[in-house]
Amino acid sequence: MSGPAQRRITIKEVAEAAGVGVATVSRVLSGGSASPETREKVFAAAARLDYRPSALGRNLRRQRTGGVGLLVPDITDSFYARLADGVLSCARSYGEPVTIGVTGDDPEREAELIGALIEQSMDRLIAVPSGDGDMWAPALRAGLNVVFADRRVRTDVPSVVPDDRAGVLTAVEYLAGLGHRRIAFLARHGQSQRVTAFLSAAASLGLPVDRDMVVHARASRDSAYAAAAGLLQHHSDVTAVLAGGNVLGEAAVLAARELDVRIPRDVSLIMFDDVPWAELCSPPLTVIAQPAQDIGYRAAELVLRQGRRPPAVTLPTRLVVRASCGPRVAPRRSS
Amino acid sequence: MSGPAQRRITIKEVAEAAGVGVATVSRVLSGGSASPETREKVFAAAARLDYRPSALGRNLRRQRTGGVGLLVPDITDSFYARLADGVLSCARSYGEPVTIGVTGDDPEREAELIGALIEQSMDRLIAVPSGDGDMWAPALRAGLNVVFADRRVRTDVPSVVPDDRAGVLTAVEYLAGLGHRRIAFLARHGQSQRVTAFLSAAASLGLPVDRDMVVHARASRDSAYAAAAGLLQHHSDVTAVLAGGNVLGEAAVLAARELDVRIPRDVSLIMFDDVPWAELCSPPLTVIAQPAQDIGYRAAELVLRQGRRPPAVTLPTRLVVRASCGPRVAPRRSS
DNA sequence: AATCATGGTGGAATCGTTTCCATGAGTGGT
DNA sequence: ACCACTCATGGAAACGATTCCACCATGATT
Repeated sequence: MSGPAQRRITIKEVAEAAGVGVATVSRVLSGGSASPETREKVFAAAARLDYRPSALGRNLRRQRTGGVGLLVPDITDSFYARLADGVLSCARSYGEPVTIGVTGDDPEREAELIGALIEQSMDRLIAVPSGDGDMWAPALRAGLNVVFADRRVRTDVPSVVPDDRAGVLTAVEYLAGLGHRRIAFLARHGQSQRVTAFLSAAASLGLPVDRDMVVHARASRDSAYAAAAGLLQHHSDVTAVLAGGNVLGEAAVLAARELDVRIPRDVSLIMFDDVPWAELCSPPLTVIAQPAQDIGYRAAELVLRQGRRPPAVTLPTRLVVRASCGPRVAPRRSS
Repeated sequence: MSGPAQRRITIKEVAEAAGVGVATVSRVLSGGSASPETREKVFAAAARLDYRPSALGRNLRRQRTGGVGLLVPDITDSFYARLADGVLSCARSYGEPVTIGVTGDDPEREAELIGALIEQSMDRLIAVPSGDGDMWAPALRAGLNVVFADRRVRTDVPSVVPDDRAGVLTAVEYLAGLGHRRIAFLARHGQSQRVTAFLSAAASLGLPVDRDMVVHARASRDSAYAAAAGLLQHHSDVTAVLAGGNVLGEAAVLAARELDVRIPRDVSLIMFDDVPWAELCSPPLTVIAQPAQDIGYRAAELVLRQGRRPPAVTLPTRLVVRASCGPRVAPRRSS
């Protein structure tokens, strides 16, 4: 089983072994000035004892915890997993550990997790915010260094987000170019950015803008499926749908199969977020690819780099056309 | 921008505000005994000042960091993401933060991350181990409380793993039942458990066991694709393949498409790990489902619960038949 | 030769908490 | 009336690092 759990060795013992004072050891090990010979003695002693400075002691003294917190709605969602991978990758190059929490898109849980984080004296946080911007006031006041990723809910907090407006516009233009006029947007709650982009894109292309062409779902798979099925059933006039995320897209193809709506013959589908299975799907899905990993990486850079912080960075999306969109045919018959 | 970053209030100030000593505050807040009236005063003061005890101070004194570390090969892989979700979910119910690191299946990076973790005074760790068991000796000696997940590389460390043996056996039996005799196993390096299970299953069913019926790949998508393509190209006699994980499975269907090998007409495919896209795939994939989330949850339970720790728990897998397996036909012609 | 500047060095304070121990008050038994 | 015992309480010591500051030796300057 576990060994005798030897006590961890402290700076004091290193000092003793090297025949110097603790202050000197600390100075040498953090790159301060010292005579070459003491430096040598200290390094030798530290190496011989396999000394690892305790982050606890350091942080307590320094009044700040290294490391960054990361809050995502659902680590199981490929998009957030890739985003997390990006921040992990950046944080690793800074040698900073990252503590992760999943909010389930629930503002209450989010607040809870923020509390836990500041209890750990974490002073840097990357978050995909769930609620509206107001609930962040206390955290900000507590001195937390926040960067938003994927969603921008406050203008006074740096954020890195995909270019929703351009992405939506590209998608809608593409569909309109194929002759579609009744295009629906399957959105997750909170995607107001994309919804307004969708409405204005439709308007600018002379398409009929109709408030109930946008259908909302909560973040869960079940809710997404219900919304997709509802859309496909009750709006037999729509000939194309734009899904606001990969779980919405998945729900849409599942619902379409169940309802015997063929893609792309009966309706065309574009999904936000390129995931590995989009190509494996039948039919392969045309998508708006988002740089999820970059978003995470850049957000981590923003929060880890001390310097000036640009208020917002927007990363481009890209249309990847596969086989889920076709020319508009006659509207489906009402079911 | 960020506020004046008000200094965090300490136990000392609470003590002063409540008119008691710090020891009393600490005792009351951690549920120790105290007279009802002092208790009341302390709670009132703490609430009024919005006091949050510093985890740093506590942990330094207690000589142990709350929270658990989690090491996975790749958070982007659905299986590990679900596993992580399981530990996150369990840790949340204990109120413990979890610090995550991705090893990329590289023992060197793994060792690095372990070092960083013990520098943080983390004493509890859940790991999907990358290398062999030997490299864990130092960590164990350092008093680290380790639980392995998904892979068992040492018998002296508690671990929770899927039932590889039964899963492989079920798959091979199912394929054999369809008439297949030349069955290949597409494995990731390190899946020795499954490889031996595969060989013994083949033997017990009277199938020809042939060492080069198992093909190895590294963890990357590219390596997986190369291995899958190589298998499909050079072994025209195999009529069924078992993929050891979801990225191997994905690679197999991609390679099959590229090489114009039809599934299941030309070769049958079973994939380890049920992922959402398995159903969306064309054809829908027959899989061996693994309880990824449960694995994570149970591992977290093991590491968080103080009590006795069973040396190993094995979780059942389940065959989910969809449409990627068919009866054996004449072997494909050599390409 | 006396003084000043310089630069290496170590003692001690500090960070915020828990916990040991001493103290004092109150109670019940003899 | 005294002792023994319980119980609430607060002062102070730890935990392991960083960092201020005082100290000393050495070399340079007047």
